[in-house]
Amino acid sequence: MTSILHVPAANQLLAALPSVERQAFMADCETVELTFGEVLFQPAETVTHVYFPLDSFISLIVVIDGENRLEVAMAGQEGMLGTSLVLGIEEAPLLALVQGAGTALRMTAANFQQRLLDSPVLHQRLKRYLYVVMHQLAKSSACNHFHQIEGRLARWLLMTQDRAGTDQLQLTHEFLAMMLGVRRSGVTISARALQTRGLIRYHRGAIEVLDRQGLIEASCECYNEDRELYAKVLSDL
Amino acid sequence: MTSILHVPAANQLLAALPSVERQAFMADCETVELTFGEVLFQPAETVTHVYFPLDSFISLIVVIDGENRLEVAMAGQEGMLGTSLVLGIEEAPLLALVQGAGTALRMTAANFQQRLLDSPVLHQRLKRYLYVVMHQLAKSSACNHFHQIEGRLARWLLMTQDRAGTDQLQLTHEFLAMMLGVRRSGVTISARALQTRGLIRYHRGAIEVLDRQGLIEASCECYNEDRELYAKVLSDL
DNA sequence: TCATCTCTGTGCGCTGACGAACATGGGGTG
DNA sequence: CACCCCATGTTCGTCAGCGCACAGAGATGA
Repeated sequence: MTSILHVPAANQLLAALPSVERQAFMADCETVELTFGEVLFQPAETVTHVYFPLDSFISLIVVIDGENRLEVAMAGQEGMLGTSLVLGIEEAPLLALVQGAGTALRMTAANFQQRLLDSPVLHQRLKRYLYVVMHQLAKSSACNHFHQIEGRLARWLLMTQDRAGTDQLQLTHEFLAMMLGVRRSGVTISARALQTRGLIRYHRGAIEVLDRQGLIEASCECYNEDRELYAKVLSDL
Repeated sequence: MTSILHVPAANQLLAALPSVERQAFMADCETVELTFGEVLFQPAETVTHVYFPLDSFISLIVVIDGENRLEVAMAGQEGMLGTSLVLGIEEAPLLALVQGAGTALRMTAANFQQRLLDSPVLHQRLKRYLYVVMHQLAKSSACNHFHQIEGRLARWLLMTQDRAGTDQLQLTHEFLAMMLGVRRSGVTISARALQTRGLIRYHRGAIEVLDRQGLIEASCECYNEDRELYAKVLSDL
């Protein structure tokens, strides 16, 4: 399917580094295959590796009251996993669940800490990324509180599409319900509404985005704001 | 009211520093009086100063859809304002509103950046604080989503009491409604319930905590979890 | 003392989402 | 081919919280 000269998707946090530093960094990484449903971090567990997704992506999930779950962030080729190590903390705060199978670059925590010391450019860039994540966390707190399911579902599908890099998403309503922290049948109702309007089409665990622009209009404004923030803080440098 | 030998409340982030560093740091600070309702940062505005509250405290608020508001964090003598500068970002992500009048130490952004370079101990401690805030942001996202008003109100009162250092809080239901992102009359109902159970007493803009332990039991578990996290990450060092 | 303003109490109908349950039907397995 | 599982469709009653509106009561100021 891919061309013979296929260049593996690059991680955006690393792509912008000066060539020398990037190659030094990547020399310390190994490439790993992540499978759907794999748990990379458990809350309060020690972080042994950081991950830079290439074509995989990972959900960061809060577990509350022992049963309720809510996705609060997502990391794909635009981000990384293990941000707490940027702050020098070796503990994972959240559940990290592989939501899109694929490859990622991985480095040990110790090597990563050393790389941060060696490369101010990298360090600076990752601090900016951390700022973006923090800001998004705060805003999505309000989004989850005030916005209703349909808009949040549309936003979530768009975010996933961006990271999966395809219109075809492998997702059940059940899974979406867990991500959004709502009932399964609540997702069904909203998904049907989006399908009726011709924005998506779905069938037994597969969702296809038909009208991306329409979906953006159906989503809450948070989607655009998130992208603008990322672009503003991480475009240059 | 205070004794002649009154020692001003110390800021916990600074209190644990080695004496030499602390004094050097504080020499660069000025003491400022913060008044209720004062806005220290507007979202997207440049951060000119960082603040270390002594007996004042500040709410960090997300404004969404131009009208809805939701408090996502609070900073008192246990924390600081202007955390984005710890990451080297000179932009404030959130609305910072003085919620408890009092004093704070203040330092210019430029001096602060220099101090971080000069004092690894300070830097390390502030990164730990940042980790706590991030973790709390993520969890309160779920709290705001799943927990109901009464538990959240109780939690909020406790957090405020901790930072105000008194049982007497100056708060209207209207204000509480804004913090929690709910209707004013929703707060009235929950507040009455807490009062009926003898946990608090209130009257026209003044709330008194009568039974702190009972209030903790009425609050969602998030209150205890927040405190434990702070203690775990910032107690030592 | 009176007028006014602010804070709180309370009522109404409404809606979004809940929890639980059952129906349907496509797909994969044996 | 038969079977079963699993994803989705749908319903029912319930509930928390909404938006709005108004009433009463304490505070404030003229």
